[in-house]
Amino acid sequence: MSLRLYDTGTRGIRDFVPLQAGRAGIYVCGATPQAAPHIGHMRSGVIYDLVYRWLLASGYDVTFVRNITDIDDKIIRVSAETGVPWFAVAEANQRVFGRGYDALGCLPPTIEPRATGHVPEMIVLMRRLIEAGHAYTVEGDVYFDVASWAEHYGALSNQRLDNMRPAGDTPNEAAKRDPRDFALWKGAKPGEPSWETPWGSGRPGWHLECSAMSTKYLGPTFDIHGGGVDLIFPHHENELAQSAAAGDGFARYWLHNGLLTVNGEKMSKSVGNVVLLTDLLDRARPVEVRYYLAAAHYRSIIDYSDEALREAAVAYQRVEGFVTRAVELAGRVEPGTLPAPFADAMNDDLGVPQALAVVHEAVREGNTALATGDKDTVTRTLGEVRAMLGVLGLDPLSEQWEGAAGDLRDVVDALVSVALEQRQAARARKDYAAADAIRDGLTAAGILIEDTPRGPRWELKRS
RNA sequence: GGUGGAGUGGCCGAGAGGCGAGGCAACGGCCUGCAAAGCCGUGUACACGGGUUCAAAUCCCGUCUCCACCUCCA
Repeated sequence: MSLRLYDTGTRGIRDFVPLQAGRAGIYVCGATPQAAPHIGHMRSGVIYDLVYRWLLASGYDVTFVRNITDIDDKIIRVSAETGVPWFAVAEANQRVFGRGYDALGCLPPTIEPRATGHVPEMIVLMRRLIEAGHAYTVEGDVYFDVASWAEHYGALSNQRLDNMRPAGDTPNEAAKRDPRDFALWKGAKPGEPSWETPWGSGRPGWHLECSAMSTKYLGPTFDIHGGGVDLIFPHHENELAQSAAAGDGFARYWLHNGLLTVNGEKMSKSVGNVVLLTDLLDRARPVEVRYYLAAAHYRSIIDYSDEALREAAVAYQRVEGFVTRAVELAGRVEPGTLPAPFADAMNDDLGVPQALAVVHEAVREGNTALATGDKDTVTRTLGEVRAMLGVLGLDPLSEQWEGAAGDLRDVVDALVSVALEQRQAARARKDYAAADAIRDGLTAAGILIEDTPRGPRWELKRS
């Protein structure tokens, strides 16, 4: 089976056939860095990282573009409220986003373009639209003329122009030809950042940058465009309108991830239920947070709770525990081949839940082999599990996650070994009170002891 | 009003006509000096009411509830 994806544009599952054989281009709407990232942003980051990794694992030469919209109304507002320059607000928050993506093991995109670095490309696109009769200038603003594109406008979000409300994206509403026209470019206001254009100075509207940047790096027609479902309208609809009206083919597949809710409601500042990435990292290790965010299907809504996060962490620890114990028996087995059911699950519109079921089944087989000392089976299952976890960015032995215990591991091991020798001696003379006292002492220090057929072993206590 | 999605066992969370995804929790067992870890076993779950079918969580009709989007959004 080869990859099939749910395409919002056609509202159905389609075989993924890239524009060029062996290559895939994907553009994802990333952050508008006006504040620190919340878990919804990070879910999106992890989901498109999974898409990226699966395309890579499938042998594609992938160009992965994740943009940064580093100028918008909110950034300007934060700047005005705090007195911090707009570019410093964007830069500081962008760094926090970047650290968040890194912490969760997201591979760096091929390129992470910024809106403000692509004003020339935006000017070219606006000129094309004006010349084609799909955009007009008025009072220093540039608007997209939806009436000139009425046949197509609404195609992505499956809505009719008649049902749409006014855009309301400018103080100059009255100047528009149609209240549903949206701003490509906003004329300069006093005290706001601006860039020069043939139509006067100003700044980008919200949607123009994504059309300009996606086609710059991926071409006028490209494979996949992704983002949250909340972006379907107006953002993606408007991107599509701009680019298609200018004559570009634009995205061939539209992917949209489900949102993350808290107590059944979308996070928002007005409801006051925003959960930040830092809140999660207080409660679980980064790799566990990644498991949590990756485990549900990308199109389903997940409702955040501390309990759900904890369950995910324990589930991951089960897998991780197998890998650790398997290495102790079989050595550091390199990732092997992916089991076919795993690949089938991933190919079926990124069926991560089913793929994780395959992981857990392999872990169970491996654990059974571990109990009987069946080294061949342990070796095989460890290779399979590492390969599967690698695709998901969850391999405990990968560079990203290994060494999380830190440089002190050898020191702790030496110290614990001394205590364990004492305990083994006590057990040998059946002085269980002494043996248990040693174990209790280690437990209190955060060291868990397990007696195995091959002798005692220890682990750091989790959560 | 328009558009889209959802309701699955104590919990999380897949599936989309027949064979009980997977995980967490619980209970019983095996193993263990006792534990831990692991393994084995234990559940008559599909919002409600009808219908189609040999067979429905899955298809059809109707109803209820919830969520998202309809120009701030990931």
